[in-house]
Amino acid sequence: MKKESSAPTMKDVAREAGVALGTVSKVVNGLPVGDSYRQRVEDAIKKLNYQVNSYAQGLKASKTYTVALLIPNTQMPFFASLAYHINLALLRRKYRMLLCCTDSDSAQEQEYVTMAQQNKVDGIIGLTYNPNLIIEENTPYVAIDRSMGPKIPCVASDNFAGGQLAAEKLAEFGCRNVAFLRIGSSLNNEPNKRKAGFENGCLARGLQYEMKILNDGDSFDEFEAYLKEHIDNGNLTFDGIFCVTDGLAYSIIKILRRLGQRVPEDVQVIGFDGIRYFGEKDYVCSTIVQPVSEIAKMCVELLLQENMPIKPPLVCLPVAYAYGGTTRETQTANGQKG
Amino acid sequence: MKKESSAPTMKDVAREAGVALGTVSKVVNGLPVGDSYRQRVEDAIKKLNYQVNSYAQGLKASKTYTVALLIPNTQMPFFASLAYHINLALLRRKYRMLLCCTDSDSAQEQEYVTMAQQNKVDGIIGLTYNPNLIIEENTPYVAIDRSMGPKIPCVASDNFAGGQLAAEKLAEFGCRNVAFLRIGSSLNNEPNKRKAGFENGCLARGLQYEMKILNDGDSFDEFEAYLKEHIDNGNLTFDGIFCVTDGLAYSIIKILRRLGQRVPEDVQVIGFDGIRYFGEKDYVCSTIVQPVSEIAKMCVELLLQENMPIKPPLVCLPVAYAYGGTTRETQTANGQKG
DNA sequence: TTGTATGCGTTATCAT
DNA sequence: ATGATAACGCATACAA
Repeated sequence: MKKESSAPTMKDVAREAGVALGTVSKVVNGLPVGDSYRQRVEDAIKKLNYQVNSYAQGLKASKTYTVALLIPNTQMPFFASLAYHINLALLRRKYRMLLCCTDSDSAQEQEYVTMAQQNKVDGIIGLTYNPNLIIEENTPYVAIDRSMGPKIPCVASDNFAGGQLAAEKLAEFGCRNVAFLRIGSSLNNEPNKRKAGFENGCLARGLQYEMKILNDGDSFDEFEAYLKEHIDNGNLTFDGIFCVTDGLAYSIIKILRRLGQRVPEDVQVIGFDGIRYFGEKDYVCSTIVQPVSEIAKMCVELLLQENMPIKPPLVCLPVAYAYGGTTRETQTANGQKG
Repeated sequence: MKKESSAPTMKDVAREAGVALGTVSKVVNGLPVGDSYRQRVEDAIKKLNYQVNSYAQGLKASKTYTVALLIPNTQMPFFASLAYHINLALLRRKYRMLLCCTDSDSAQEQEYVTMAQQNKVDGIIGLTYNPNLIIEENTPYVAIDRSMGPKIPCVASDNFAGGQLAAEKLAEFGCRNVAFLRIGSSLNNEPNKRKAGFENGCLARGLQYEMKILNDGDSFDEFEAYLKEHIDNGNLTFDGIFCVTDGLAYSIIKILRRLGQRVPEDVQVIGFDGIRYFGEKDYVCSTIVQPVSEIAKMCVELLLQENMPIKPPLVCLPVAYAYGGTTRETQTANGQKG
């Protein structure tokens, strides 16, 4: 009677099966072993309900089959969806996922990265905001939505194309005079390309456009004031608005309705992300959908792929437009208001 | 030149500081060490950027400072919020969190539990649906929303009180004739007490009530049919509806509006959970709010508390009502329709 | 007070 | 092909 509560070890299995320790290890790892031995070991394993201790494995191999995911939180739908799909993709590869919510805090982000660098996880997938995040050369790392340097792959949606697509759709649905609204990190990240893409699309389609860009701390009141300024005799001078995220679109639509504007009759709104209510019901608004599942798979692929000496610095995945009730699909003339 | 890429170990620190291995260990663990030695060790640690390998630690101590969270997914807002707050509570205790999304699949659930039982994690917090989930005696486990036996603590909202509260609020806001709508797991779990609480509340306040309960696979069309049956001359016979979750309430409200019923003018709706749009904006509907943060803290507390030989089998935490636009706070007469 | 030696569960390198 | 043994990084009981 030694350690009652603890799980059985290889030694226990070896004793039970009457074989040597090494033989058990071989069976467990699928190495060639005599059939009769293999049978006895497998029986013993089943009998004791043995399972390898992956931390002891990790100690030997400096491999833990664990990946850390750094995201701000799981409350916001886009991050929540990312967490879910990355978890799934890792599971398929037999990897576990350590969830690290950083609250977008630079210190937290660095702390988690440092933790991971000490052989505690096999790699990191990070959606971070710390502009000075220090990642050692030898730490497998894949970034989402922000490039962390030439040696670290970054995976993102094709944000530029998404911006273009938004402009095209608004044009296609009859808009003539549109606006781009943005709030959030002024960091140089991939989602910022939505603006450039939108501009590009507007120019290509001959759409008049304006931009209103707020900083992270700013109040939404500024958007309200901005929109008010653009109401003339009860009529909004815009007939289309592209919001940088569905979250912003949601707030903007509320403001518009408060200002007496009908969506989509008076003004059409397109968001970005592809957020659905409760993660599964309808889209919050007409939107440019990010391919979250594909992003997740690509991150995992790039992170765990061995023998890939040169990894792509930036991978952009295709987005798609989806109708969510805030656009006018039927292609009438341009929007008459009032 | 030995292993270039690997992280520094205690041995490296010892060599760098010119002390013995054990001394480094003591410094790291805050055990008494001579001041000059301590200084040298700390300098070396800083210089090498050393950090203990917690898996080697775990191998020694059979302790990994890791807890597994089993939930169906992170996409649905309630689960997402739970994951976030549990992660936070664990972090405060210096624990890491392994996220295990089970997709409500019994096999997955059992697999994760089995994994955890082999000294891979120090404990499990699980929101599961497998009625036959096997949890070994010695595995620290805390359940959410479903009792797993007398020896395993279960943490939940006070669902019964929440049901009562919903009835009281509807009565207070002038309802006379209400309905309870439910869909989902017919498992004997805590949220099922919402129904009993609601009934109890209706009886106490003299409210007429009806129940419509669907099974997990059923189509929402059945709710629509049910509601249609209860429309007489364009008037819904109910003036209040309590939905078992905010998710259901969201769908029901859509159906009601499609049927020409105004919410909350014609019929008031109360949901359950306290879901907000994008995790931070307004409530989806008037609702009974679950104290997610308190649930998370309680789970972690119960799981990690040492020297607590007898743990409470069921902990119910207080809920609160919140206005979300689908009730009529101003206490007019009972709802006139038409 | 500090250093040394052993073992945690596993894998890999040896002899056998 | 199989069995014994060392080593992974750390904590600790024990010797100095």
